[in-house]
Amino acid sequence: MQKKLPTIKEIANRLNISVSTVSRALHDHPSIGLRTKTRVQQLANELGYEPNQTAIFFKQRKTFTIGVVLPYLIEDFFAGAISGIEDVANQNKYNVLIGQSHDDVEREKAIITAMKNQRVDGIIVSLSKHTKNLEHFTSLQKYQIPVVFFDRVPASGEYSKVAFDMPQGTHEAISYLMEKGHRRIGIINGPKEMKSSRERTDTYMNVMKKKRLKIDLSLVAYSDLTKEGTASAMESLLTLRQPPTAILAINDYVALDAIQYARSHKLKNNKDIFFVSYANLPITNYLESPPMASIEQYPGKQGAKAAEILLNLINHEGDNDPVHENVLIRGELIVHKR
Amino acid sequence: MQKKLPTIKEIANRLNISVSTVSRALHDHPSIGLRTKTRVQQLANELGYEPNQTAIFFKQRKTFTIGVVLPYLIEDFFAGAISGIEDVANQNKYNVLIGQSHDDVEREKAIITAMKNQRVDGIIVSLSKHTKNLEHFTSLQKYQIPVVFFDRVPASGEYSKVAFDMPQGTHEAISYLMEKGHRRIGIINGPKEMKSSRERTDTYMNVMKKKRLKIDLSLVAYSDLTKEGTASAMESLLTLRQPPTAILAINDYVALDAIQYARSHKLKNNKDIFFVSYANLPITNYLESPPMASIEQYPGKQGAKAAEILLNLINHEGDNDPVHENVLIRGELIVHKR
DNA sequence: CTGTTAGCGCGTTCAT
DNA sequence: ATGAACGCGCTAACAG
Repeated sequence: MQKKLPTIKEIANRLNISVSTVSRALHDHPSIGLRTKTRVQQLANELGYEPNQTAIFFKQRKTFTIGVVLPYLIEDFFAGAISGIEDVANQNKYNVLIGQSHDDVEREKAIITAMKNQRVDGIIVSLSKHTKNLEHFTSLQKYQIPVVFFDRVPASGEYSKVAFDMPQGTHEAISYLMEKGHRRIGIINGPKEMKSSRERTDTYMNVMKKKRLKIDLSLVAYSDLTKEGTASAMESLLTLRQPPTAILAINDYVALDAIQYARSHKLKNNKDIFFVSYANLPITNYLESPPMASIEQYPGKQGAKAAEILLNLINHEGDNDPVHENVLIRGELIVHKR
Repeated sequence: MQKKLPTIKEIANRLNISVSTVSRALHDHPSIGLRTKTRVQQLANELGYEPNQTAIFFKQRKTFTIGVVLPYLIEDFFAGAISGIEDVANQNKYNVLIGQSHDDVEREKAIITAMKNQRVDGIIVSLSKHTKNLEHFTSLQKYQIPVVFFDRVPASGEYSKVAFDMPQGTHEAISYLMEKGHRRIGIINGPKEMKSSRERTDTYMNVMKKKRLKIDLSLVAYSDLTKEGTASAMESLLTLRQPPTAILAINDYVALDAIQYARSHKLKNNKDIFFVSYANLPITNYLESPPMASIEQYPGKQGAKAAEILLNLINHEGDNDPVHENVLIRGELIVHKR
């Protein structure tokens, strides 16, 4: 029953030659006679020989595998990112091993350890929401395992990272709203701890300053990303003496919750109030009343870029001067037709 | 620079004992003295010893890795499925290797070959749209690599599979519509080649027959899943002398296209015409005018179930009577509040 | 309780 | 042009 897979040894025995000859023949080594070469290759075909990668990995200390660690596979953004990663990896004959942290630091650590033990050649990470301590990543450096962060990247430190260009995207969004005549623009951020919240707020203030408009921090609200959190953020904005005429929301889902809230308070979207949000759900086309525009963040592109950088790092590990690329992916403002 | 990882050999040398003793100590082997055991374990900790999994995989002829091959990672359904797979695998200390076929048979084959060579312990597959010949899967059997199909499963043959229970789900949907008083119910299938189209149509006819209602095949339309295809399907339905009062659509996206079409023809959704569709997009809650109901197909559950079956198969490969489970996942009718 | 040895499959010197 | 021999790190059968 145990149909054993053929090995080079078996081929060697059958042909009464040595394993090293077989190995060479299979690799088209120049010093092998044409005759033996063809004999070997033919028998290999007949037997359906396939090299045992586990042996090769072991021997070469290289697995042609990259690990990807991210919070949730199911989220649109991450699904898009991993798709991009897999494409690039595949083109370069690399495999992709995945792990979801579920935004749990302990799981994140465990996954990293497992991947390290499995000798993946490199790792791509989008941090768990609560990861403060980066030790489990820094320790990888001494094992020569390069790491590239994307989207949820460390706030500081010498790392390779790929992330959305928040200043650029936000600038574009605000400019767009201003062109449309808006002067009081509200913001709904995610939790204050998120790097993106700070960045968004900072950019907002910079743009306002540049345009010589008064900065009013009561226009900046925070949501924990739940429907309720967004509702209370909206409440705080709409009950201002001078409520905003347009709102920039952290993502489409939050924007939709906000639109619902507005509607329930007799404010008609795209008439009484306007929204622009980040990430661009495929679904927005189907909405009767979508946000006015979304800022596409190109998850697939981010993933692909992260993979490219990682592969570069892997193939230059000899260089003892690892350059840490810090790539920003430009967002694009997509105006939704209605 | 090359910080070499500690091996059991190194530990053995430092302690002047043999590698096998170290190996046993690390594995808590009963026949090792408490004293040496602690000495070994302590040194292992100090050195930060971690077993080299590539060596273990090689030696054990087992990789604790399962491969997952599916068309597109980015589709909601598949993203959900792989998330469920990863969860189950993770709980059982298995790794997950992914590959996207992009609905291309050649890529599918290449991925399978690579996974085979890498000696994954088993494979979970959702077939590419065009896969007719299953040879690349059947050949896996002789290498003792079990395979479980899900969602896009082979129409026939002795395989383990997990799929949506189309008859049950469709029956439930139609019953619901009938309760609401509908007697002329239209169908928008996917392409005729899809197994699900046949199943849906068959179930539809069965239900109608059972309810002693006249079967009218002009009520069954097909869409290639593009907006245009759906529009022409809708046209064929709405121009019938007796157009349907409710429509069952292959999925939410198609339903949304259909709703748009209806609206552009002055038919108000959930008033003049009603829709029920399969798969349950998270977004439906945000729609002003969603389908009346969706049939949730539980992608995560399908993935998880497939993984469970696969792990069972892997751990019973000794049994020379491999039972091929054929699991149907019950759909659930989710009525959308508006 | 512990040590010795063999071997998993492959690539790679080093000989010849 | 080919072969012999070694070792990657680990486990396990066999021997004390």
